[in-house]
Amino acid sequence: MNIYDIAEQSGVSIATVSRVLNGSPSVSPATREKVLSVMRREEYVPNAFARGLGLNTMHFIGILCTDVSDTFYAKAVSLVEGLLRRKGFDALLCCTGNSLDDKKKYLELLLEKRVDAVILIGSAFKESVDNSHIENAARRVPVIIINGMVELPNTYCVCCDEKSAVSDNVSLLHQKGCRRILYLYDALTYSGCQKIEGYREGLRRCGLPGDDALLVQTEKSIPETAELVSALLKKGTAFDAVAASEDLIAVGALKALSKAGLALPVIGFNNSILAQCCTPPLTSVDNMLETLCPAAVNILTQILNHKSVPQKMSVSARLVERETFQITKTEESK
Amino acid sequence: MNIYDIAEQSGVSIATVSRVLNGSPSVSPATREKVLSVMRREEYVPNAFARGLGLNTMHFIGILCTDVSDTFYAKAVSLVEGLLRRKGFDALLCCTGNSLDDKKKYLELLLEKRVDAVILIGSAFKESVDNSHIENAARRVPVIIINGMVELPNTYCVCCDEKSAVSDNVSLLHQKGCRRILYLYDALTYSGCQKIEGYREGLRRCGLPGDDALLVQTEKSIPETAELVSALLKKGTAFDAVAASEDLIAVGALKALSKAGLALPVIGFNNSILAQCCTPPLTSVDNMLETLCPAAVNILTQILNHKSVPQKMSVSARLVERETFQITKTEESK
DNA sequence: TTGAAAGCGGTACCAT
DNA sequence: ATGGTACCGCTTTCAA
Repeated sequence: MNIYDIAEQSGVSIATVSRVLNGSPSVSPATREKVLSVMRREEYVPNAFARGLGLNTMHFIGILCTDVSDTFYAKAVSLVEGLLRRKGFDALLCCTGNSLDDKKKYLELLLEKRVDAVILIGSAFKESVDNSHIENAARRVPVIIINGMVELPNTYCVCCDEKSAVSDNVSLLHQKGCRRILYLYDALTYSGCQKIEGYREGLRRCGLPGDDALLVQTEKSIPETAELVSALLKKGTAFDAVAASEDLIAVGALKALSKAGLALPVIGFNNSILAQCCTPPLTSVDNMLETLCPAAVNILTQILNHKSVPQKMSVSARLVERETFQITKTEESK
Repeated sequence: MNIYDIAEQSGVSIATVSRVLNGSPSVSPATREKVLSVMRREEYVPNAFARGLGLNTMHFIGILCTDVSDTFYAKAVSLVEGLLRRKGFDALLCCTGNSLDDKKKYLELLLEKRVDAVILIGSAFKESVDNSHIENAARRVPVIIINGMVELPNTYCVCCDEKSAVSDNVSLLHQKGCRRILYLYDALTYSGCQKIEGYREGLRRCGLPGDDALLVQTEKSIPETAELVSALLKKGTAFDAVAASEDLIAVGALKALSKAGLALPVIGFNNSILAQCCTPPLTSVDNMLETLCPAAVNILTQILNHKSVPQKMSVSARLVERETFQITKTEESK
């Protein structure tokens, strides 16, 4: 069933059917109703591919992230997809994993589907070594990056100021009397690096010495991080607070601490469901996805409507305090 | 840049260009190379819409779930998307929320995009009252349901046998000496009902009486479930074990129990990251997404290749025992 | 208000 | 091995 069939059965031309389809005002009510009734009777559904070919768009937006099974990305994808749909777009989801080759390949695959724009979620897409794939993509469609930073034409970044967030956390811990703050991180993405910079800045602001033994890389896994922290404790590495680049990592640390009978302040990142789930509930930095995602989608629609928008946008994070912050330190009270 | 331009610059016809594009063997190596070099030089990308129009497919698969920010759905979507991509399909993601109207609307939206098939994740799509939307969809494309059951033509279900899983859990708890097993559930989806049936069956098998006070509905939220369980305890409702339809709910119960100084066996469902995250780690039923998702994608490709496949498939669950199962019951030891 | 016809950019059949 | 051409189904311009 196509537009020709409808035209024939309605006794009008395909042009008129097309007009009815697109709600053109220049169709007489009688004609419109006649055509619509045939469409209903035949359960006609217009062919989206033909439409796409003619209009050069199917209103698809490509969403790339490394892994939707990660709670942070899942939440972002969820928000973005919902917002896009309300604006009449469909989301083509693509999870790349961490290999740069795959990221390039999948980004290209998405572009071949002629998406109207691409949204990259998570700074894992900023490769310090090679951003050619992003640059290349941005030559064809607008690229919006949520929580990542790339300075390229036709590329738009909405970020949470995670550097300041971590720096502020360090200050807060310092005010609480902490002097040796362990910082645990996993990947050196843009976001990961910003957080580390924030950690260093925070130490500097407080006049605390930087100690490389307190800046430790770990795996994004609860048991592995727990083991790592246990090993640190065993080795005698002294620290009186923990900050982490991820809730998952913070939870790992928490497990090791409680196993060792220690109750130190711990701060996570992302304010995910994990922070509510663990015991004691984890103080965590909310990186404002509820703000970033709508902002990203707005920017996207603005650009597609040829309106100019700022290329960079940054919002401050918000610390959500829970029990792990208010702990009286066991070590001190000993 | 289109096929005509490439043809002209290569000094061949569009038919030949198309053949090169599709790797047809009936092109001389010399011609092929000539055309390919022009394509490379011009950075030619074929128009996917035109292809879609001609072939009547863009190799899109629609994925519907109620909410990707839920860890269970997120994992399923992640698995399915990856598997689809490896088979050359793109995933159109659509999160519907719980309203039946939205489910209908969004399913229709997806079908209008002419997806090759639809994968429904989670039994929330089986509406006891009205499955007309699914029936309707299945008239147009194959519908694959992961962890849901609908008996309709052109509809394929891959399920985990959650009923038996819960029934077995009850038996196990009974063997451990538990006699009053609290069952907490949230939604009465297909899956939700199966689990409740399993609970009842389990009680029957063990010769335990069914007590409506022990079959309690709650919200899918940690604090709300914790509050509910605390209220039950306060009210004096006696129970010596907890089973839940969801890890999240089990965690809520766990919080209430430990707040009350009780250490009862608790069993969750989905074996999500939450089960590792909470304290003590939660024993949980793994509903085998790693098996179900590949099975679903295989069925899908089989059908699209006109091979016949069974309409129903069921796999047994697997209990992942963690500390919450081995707890010596405080109440008894009192 | 309506219709005719020219795209949009491919695929595939039929000749040669 | 290659080319000519009809066709996929819709949008849009131009005329009437």
